[in-house]
Formats: sequence, structure tokens, C-alpha cells
Amino acid sequence: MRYSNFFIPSLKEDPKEAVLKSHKLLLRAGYVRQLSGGIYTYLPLGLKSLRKLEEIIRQEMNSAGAVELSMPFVQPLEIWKESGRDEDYGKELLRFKDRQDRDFCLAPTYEEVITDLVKKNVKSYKELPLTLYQIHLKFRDEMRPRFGLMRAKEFIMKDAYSFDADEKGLDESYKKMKHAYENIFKRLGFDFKFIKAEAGEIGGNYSEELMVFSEYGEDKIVICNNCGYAASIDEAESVSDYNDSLVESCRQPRMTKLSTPDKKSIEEVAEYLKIDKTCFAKTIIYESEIGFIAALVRGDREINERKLKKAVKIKNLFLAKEQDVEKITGAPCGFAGPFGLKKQNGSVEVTDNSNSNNSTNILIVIDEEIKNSEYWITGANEKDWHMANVKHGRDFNFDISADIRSVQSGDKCVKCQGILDVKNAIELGHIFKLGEKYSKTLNAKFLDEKGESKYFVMGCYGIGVGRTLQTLVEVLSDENGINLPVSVSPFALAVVNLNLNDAKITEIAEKIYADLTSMGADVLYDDRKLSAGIKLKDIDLIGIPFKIVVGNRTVKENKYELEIKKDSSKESFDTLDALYSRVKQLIF
RNA sequence: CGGGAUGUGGCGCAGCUGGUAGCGCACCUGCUUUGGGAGCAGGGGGUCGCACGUUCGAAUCGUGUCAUCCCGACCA
Repeated sequence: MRYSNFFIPSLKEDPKEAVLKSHKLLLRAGYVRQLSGGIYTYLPLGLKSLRKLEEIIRQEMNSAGAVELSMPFVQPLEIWKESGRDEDYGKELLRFKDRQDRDFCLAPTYEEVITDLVKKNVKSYKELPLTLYQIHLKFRDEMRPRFGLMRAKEFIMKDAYSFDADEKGLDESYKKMKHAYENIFKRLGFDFKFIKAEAGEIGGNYSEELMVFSEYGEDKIVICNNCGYAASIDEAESVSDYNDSLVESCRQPRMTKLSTPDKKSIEEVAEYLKIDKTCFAKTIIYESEIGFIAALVRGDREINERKLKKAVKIKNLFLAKEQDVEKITGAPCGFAGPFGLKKQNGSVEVTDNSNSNNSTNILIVIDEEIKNSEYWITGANEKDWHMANVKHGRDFNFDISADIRSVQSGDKCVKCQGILDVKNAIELGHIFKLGEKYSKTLNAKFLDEKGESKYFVMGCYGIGVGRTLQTLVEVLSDENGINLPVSVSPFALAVVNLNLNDAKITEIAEKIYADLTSMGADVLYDDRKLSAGIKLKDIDLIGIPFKIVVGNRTVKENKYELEIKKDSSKESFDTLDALYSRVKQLIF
């Protein structure tokens, strides 16, 4: 490909809308352009790269026995009503009407369509197992699209769906897909790990997320350096501490007030009182559909809101407004404690501490660690005061005790007592055992060997393809440009003609370009009449693994130069044949 | 949806104590250059996001609105 014929609108400066390195580079190198928030054009370079990535995925899916098809991006809302997900998906599902006033939506995913398709066309167990997949668009009306292709509204995904006669078959199909995923991500050179996860909107019984480690990842995952245990921060458990570091003075027969003028955060109070943060219990007031909730974790811990939601079995949870906190605790934020909490209307009703029949609508949820030890320092529910020797069962009662804290680096593993580490990661894939969730709601059945009607047992398997491309850029690039491996780079190598006005140089460059192209190499030939620096910088920016530079030096020294992007090394060859055989070795 | 920031030639920015718009890069023409974002000379391009208002006069002040980005709730 001649650069002069191609379309690579590169940018010299960072676009101001991008924050992430990979997002900046994709824009600067002319891979993508944003049309609207979360909606992108893949420019020729980006598309070439995307196609190569898709090809790797396709190969592994095919060799795992999956069969490709393509389903409609525009779907009748009817099938979403049938599955009940019309409401579950809420605003993420973009709805509209056609000219006949019928309801349609843009596909956020394809379980409904695939289940409907299989239901209508597969009748017998003899046709099972069956795994179908596609690579194409999805649209989710995200509340906050961001970071380029990482979280777009319109995005490209590979999704596969398996259909089996029973659970055992599903396990088998699931295993195959998981293995295919391992192959794909190994080929791409990622440092990744599967972690157990919540199924979320898709639903089902069991699911694992494929996480790639990166400091810019939006998710936090916990891994055990000893036994390999890994889970998302919302699922991971650590050994509950027994807090024996409590100072002896805290073990008192009754609560004792401590003056803490103007000290609100645990940090400030701990510093002021010269007492370790682990001796404190943090009381946070939340609001939910069942009323207010007071949640307690140790002073050095963070509450994990997902765990809290799960423990209380609620859907909505957000921090109570400051004025509500004042009404409930009787003190400004920063001085809350678990005792004597009042109803939100500020009535005189007080938590009944003497029996478990809680008369208040404030639910008290404590972390296991709070339960494990007895004497805590908390807020005193009075401005500028904290309270020591606070004991559950004596000074306050709790409604629920559960693991509601986030694991921190350094905690102990529940499996092996090893040390846990919290790392940032990006979710690139998610695989689910759906079971009969969709086949039941959509009434998709087949006949088994006894002639009995049975629901399909399903699995589904996704890879965010655009996100994977951007993650490769994020992980592999530096400030000079993108650095993709040959397998996904838009071009395998570049031939740079440094001076179009020099007949000799041009003759050599043209010959190399023609020879390599006829060898089957995907070559970008920079034949632009621009200064040398611009051309070299552009090639670096767009990230072509190998670069052959033809200039004065080539002619003078009669040597051919190959530059390897990965480590910036240079190799020199006396003859074209030597150069070509090296190139063959590198790119095929 | 809540909190914050920003909208000025293609891109990045300045101008914002009101007086009719400027810089760098890019672009066009010519000549000279070509091993790491070249030089000289000439040139084109902006109803200052949009609307309403204040004013003799608005990029500048006020209100509203839209867009983009960041933080939170959600997810591949």
C-alpha cells in the first residue's frame, strides 16, 4: 500500500478529549475518530488491525467447533418483552419505532435472537451440542461512555452461544470455550487470568471474567500470590482479622467519651488520639429502598457497596444526604456511631438496644471483623466527640453481620492464608453458564432420546473486540507510538523513502516495496513528498513492527537497514536477498 | 442521573476588568531543502457551541440550552 493512496489522518498533538494513553494514540495514529460520545468510526488503519484481531478470534472459535453466523443489529422489542429483559435492561436498551409504529431496539446483546433461532430450527438431541458465534455490533446506551473504545455505546463484540442437552454437556462446551479463550489471549501475548464473577444482567448460574492486568484497568481484582486464588474485589474474601491490637484502656465496662475537636475522618482522629486506625469502627449511613442503613467496618477498611447490597438483599444503595445523617445521628458527618440512631424524621424514637426486635427503620449491618472483636472506638453521635469501649450486644445491637469490606493488599487468603494482592485489570471477556434461563423464558425445547421435551441448556461467551484492541495499545505502546505485534498490526512492515526527489533512492525503495509485496508481505510504502522527520515519526506513531529506511545512507554505504520497533534495534544487510530472508523470518 | 470542568479557523491554545479576534502547527502557491516533526516569500480560512437578555456596543457580563471530558452509580 502506498501511503499517498491510503488514508491516515495522524495528529501531531494529543486531542484534548482523550485521557488514556491508548485513547490518545488511537486518535493520533489515525486508527479511530469519534463521531459522538461513545460512537466511533474505525479508520482504515484501525479497521485493518481490528480485522486481524477478529481473524485470530475466528480461528480459535472455529477450531473449538463453534460456527459463525450473523444476527440482526435491529431487533423487534417484542422478543425482549417475551424474555422479560425489556425492563431489566432499562435505559441501556435504545428503543425506537419504525414507520408502522412498531417498537424496535438496537441489540445490546443477542441471547433472545439466538435462542429464538435455535428453538425454531433445532428439534432433536441428535443436533446437539451446538455452538454458534458472531463478531459484530452491539449498542448499549451507556450512562457514561468513556476512554475511547474501552467503554463505547456502539461496540464490537464476539459473542458465542452454546446449546446442550444437559448440564454435563454445558460443562463440556464451557470448557471448550474457556480453552479457546486461553488460546486467543495467549496468542495476543496478554498477562491474563479468569476470575469468578457475578453474572449481572445476562444472568445464569456461573460465570468467569477474563481479566487482563493493567494499571489503567477500571476493575480491581484480588489475587493470592501463593495459591493463585483470584476474584473481583466485589467477590473476593479475606480472612477476618481478630483485632487484638485494641488498647487495653478500651476494655472498659462502659462507653467513654473522647474529645476530638474538628477531627472528622478516621485518619484525623487516629492521628489526633495516637491510636491505630484498626481500633476504630467506621459508621457510614446509607439510603436504600428499605430505608436507611448504618454500615460498620474497621477504621482502615473500605465498605464494599456491592457486598453490602448483597448482604441486605437490596438493589439501590447510595450514601445518605448530609442532612439525613445529621437527623439520624444527631451530629454532622464524621461523628456517627452505631448506638442511639434515630429515624430519619428526627422523631424521638431510638434504637432499642435491649432486644433484637429492632423498632427502628435503620438497619445496622456490621462487618465480620467488627463482630470478631468487642471494644471499638466510634463516633459519639455528637459533634467533636468520639466514643471508646463501644461493644456490640451491650451498647448497640446489629441486624446483620456479613463480609461487607473490600479486600486490601496484604490481607490473608481464605484458601491458603497466603498474602493477597489487589491489582487493576481490564475485563476483556466474560463466559457464562446460563443453564435454562433463556430457554425457559422463551420456551425453547428439543426432544431427548426418550422422546421427552426438554429445555436447552445454554452457555454464552463474550469478548469485547474493540476493547481488546485498545488494551493491546494500552499495554504495548510508549509515548512515541503504538507497538502492536505483527499479528494485529495494520501493516507488517513499512518501507520509508526518505527523498522522493532522488531517483536512485526512489528506485531502490520502489523495488523493495514491489519485491516484498510480491512475497505476500503487507507493506506500507511511505512515498509522501514530505521531510524525512515527519515520515519517520508517523511510521513510529502508527506502530508498524518493522521499518526499512531508504535514504542517502542506503546509496552511499550500499547497505540495507531494517529497524525493529519493539526494541528499537537496527540490523544492516549487504544484499537485498539477505534483507528479504530476514524479513520473511520475522513476519511469516 | 448527581458533582466538576471546558466550548474561540482543521488541531492545540491565547484573548474574557466590554470597543468588532490573535498565536503555533496544519493547509494553498513558488523556490530552496530531505537520516528524526525544514527555510524564505506570498496566500486562504473563524456569524468566538447555540438561544435569549443587559448595553450605544458582547468572544468578553447574565440566564437558559446543547456538546465534549473528568469523578460516582452500571458494564465487554
